[in-house]
This record gives sequence, structure tokens and C-alpha cells, in this order.
Amino acid sequence: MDIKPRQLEIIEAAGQLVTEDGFAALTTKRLAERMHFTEAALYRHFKSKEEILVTMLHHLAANMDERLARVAEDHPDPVERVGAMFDSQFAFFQKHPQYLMAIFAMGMLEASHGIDAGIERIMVVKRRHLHNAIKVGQRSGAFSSDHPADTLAHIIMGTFRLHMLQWRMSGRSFDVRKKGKALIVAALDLITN
Amino acid sequence: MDIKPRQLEIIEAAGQLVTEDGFAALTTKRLAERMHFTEAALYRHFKSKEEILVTMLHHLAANMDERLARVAEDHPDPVERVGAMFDSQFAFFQKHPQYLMAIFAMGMLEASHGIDAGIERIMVVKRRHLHNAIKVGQRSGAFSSDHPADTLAHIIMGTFRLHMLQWRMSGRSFDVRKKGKALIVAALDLITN
DNA sequence: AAACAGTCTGTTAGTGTTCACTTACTTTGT
DNA sequence: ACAAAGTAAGTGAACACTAACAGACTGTTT
Repeated sequence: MDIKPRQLEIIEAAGQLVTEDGFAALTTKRLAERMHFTEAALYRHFKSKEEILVTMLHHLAANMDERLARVAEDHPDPVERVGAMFDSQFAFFQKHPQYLMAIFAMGMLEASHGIDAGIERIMVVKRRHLHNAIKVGQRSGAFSSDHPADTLAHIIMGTFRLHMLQWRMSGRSFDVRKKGKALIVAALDLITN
Repeated sequence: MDIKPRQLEIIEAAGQLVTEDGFAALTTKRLAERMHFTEAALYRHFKSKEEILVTMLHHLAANMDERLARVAEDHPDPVERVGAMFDSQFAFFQKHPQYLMAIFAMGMLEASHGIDAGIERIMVVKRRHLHNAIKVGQRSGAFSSDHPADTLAHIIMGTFRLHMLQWRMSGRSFDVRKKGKALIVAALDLITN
């Protein structure tokens, strides 16, 4: 499933609309306006509105998987690795805030099964990478083994997600990367031996 | 601003629809069906669909504030207090899952400013109670002072919110109170001296 | 070099459906 | 008698999507 350049433009415009004004703001009319063409032209590139979102989520999941795998390769030390993973996440969403919606859309079971499945896949990807890093750290003795890796991963993930939510709620008015790094360092400190 | 019994019924039905099938499922038609009357009858009790949601969020915020204040009074020990606060939250949402939407709706900037403000107020209420409890615990030496109370409150809140999200995503198929208690105990253990 | 055929990407002008909400009237309980 | 709470039957607006057509560019045939 490869995404053509024009499709990517549409996906990014759709993400912008949702991130700016909420899910309800994503209409074919507004999306076409932002693309500077007509509604009908959208259907030359996607067969439905749903397909636009599903394709976007696919794209994001694949992108994130690859990016986190590369970070893991580059950082053998587990504590550093977790820090670098989140720093990569912060940098990504700072650069591409239009994808923020994918983090929060779940919890709204919006519309279709395809969308839900796409969002869940993104969470699973993130969780898998984080869980692996923590398990490696527990084996090496860097992280505490007082609690299961699941639990520690949950706490870190929750900290990350709430931070992103607050960033979004604030209108992205602060430096998500700097503040986020401080939070993740604090959370890592709590679970480090 | 008092809520009449019939209004409360409508509010709860609206919450059910959103929690079951997402925000888009809350239409005047479906809401009226669930109430076993016509759409027009809704407008005898609320002047708009937005007012239904805003009233619901007001009601929930007031309810939560009172409930958490009572828990705080009943538990002088800070560690116990935080545990009891979240246990009270788990029990509440287990009993009234129709209010779950209020936790997740933010992040979707749905529709109106009134709704956003209502959701933000709920988050502020929770945060205030938690933050107070943690500060008390830090002063008494029960909680670590290696990190600011803000940071610790953030980590606990994030842990809670992700847990609720997973419960919802699972179709509320596990014991949110039991699993939640374990998570909160683990998180508290990390920040306890 | 010119003509042709096909595909890609856009247009205009609609379609039927669903939405939140209203008007005018009726029933019910005190 | 009066107000509260319901109904039937609609309103215009917005929605996702479609049919029919047209220009631009491609590669192929004459």
C-alpha cells in the first residue's frame, strides 16, 4: 500500500483540520477548500472520507514503527533508549502536529471500525517498543524489577499521553519537547535503580 | 443551576449513547428514541443539544468535586488519601460508565466552546484535589520531594487516564477497580519514600 | 510531424439522506 | 384554568457522494 504524493497532501490537510478544530470540522467541503479544489476532486484520490483517515493512520503507524526501531538501534543503553524514543516522538509531533489527532481520537470510537483499528495499531506499536526497552533495562538491572514491565510501561505511556493532551489543549503554546523531556526524565528516575 | 429529574434522565441517556457508540452517535433522533419520546419533546427540557452536554459536564464536575472533598476529609493519611481518591473514581465510573465520555472528549475540541470549557473544568477539579494530597504528603515526608508535586501529580493522573482509556477500549471487559488499584498502588510506591 | 487513444485530474451541477430545530396542536396532572 | 410535557409534520442547511464532461499529458500509430 503505497501513498502517492497528492494523497499525502490530502492526508496532511485532513489532519490539520481535525487537529485545529476537532473531528467534526473534517468535512469534504472544508477539506476540498483547503486543497484549493472541489469536493469531487477528492474522490479521484480516495474512494471515501473514511479511506482518507484509515490511510493516514496506516501511514503514521508504519512511519512510527520504523522511526522507533531506528532509535532503539542507535541507543543500546536502556535508560537512554527510552529517553531518546520519547524525544523522537516529541520532535515528530512538534514538526507534524497534524498527526496529533491520532493520539486522541481513540476514546471517541468515531464512526467506523477501520478507523478504530488504525488508532489501536498505533498504540500497539508504541507500547511494543517501550515494553521491549523496559524489559531490556530490567534484565540489565538499570530499571527496578519491583513492578512488572507492563506496569512501568503503562506509567510512562500515561505520562506521555497526558503531556501531549495538555500541549494540545494549550493550543501548542509551550515547548513540548523541553517540558516533555523533563517529565520523562522524572518518570525514568522513579523507575531507575 | 439545578437539574430536574427528567433532565437528569436525558443527560444519562445522552452519556450512554456517546459512551456506547461515540460522539457522532449522539443525535437528537437517537436520543429521543432512547427516551421513548419524540425529538420535539427534547426541546421541552433543553434549548439545544449543546445545552444537554454542557449541563451534563457541569453536573459531573460538581459531583466529582464534592465526592473527592469527602474522600479527602475521611482519609488524613496522604498515601491512603490518594489511593482512596482513585478508588472512588473507579467505583464511580464503574457504576456510571455513561460519564466516561467526559474523560476522553477533550482532545477532540468537539463543536463548541461551552463543551470544551466544561471538560476542562472537570480536569482542573481532579488535578486540584490530587495536587493538594501530594503536597500534604511531601510536607509530611510520606512522598518523595525529589520532584515537584506537579510532576508527581502528572504522572499519577496520566496513569489513571490511560487505564480508563484501556478499560473503555476493551469494552469495559475487565474489573477496572481491581486492576486500577494495582496500578495506583504501583505508582504510589514509586513516589513514596 | 500529425493524429489518435487512454489515463489522470480536475470541473459543474446535482443526488438523496440526515441533521438540529420549529410550529401548531393535544394530552395530562394539579 | 393553567402549566408542563407530549405529538405530528414539517423547515432549511449541511452532509458524503456521484454523473457527465473537459483539459492536459502520455505513449503509440500512421
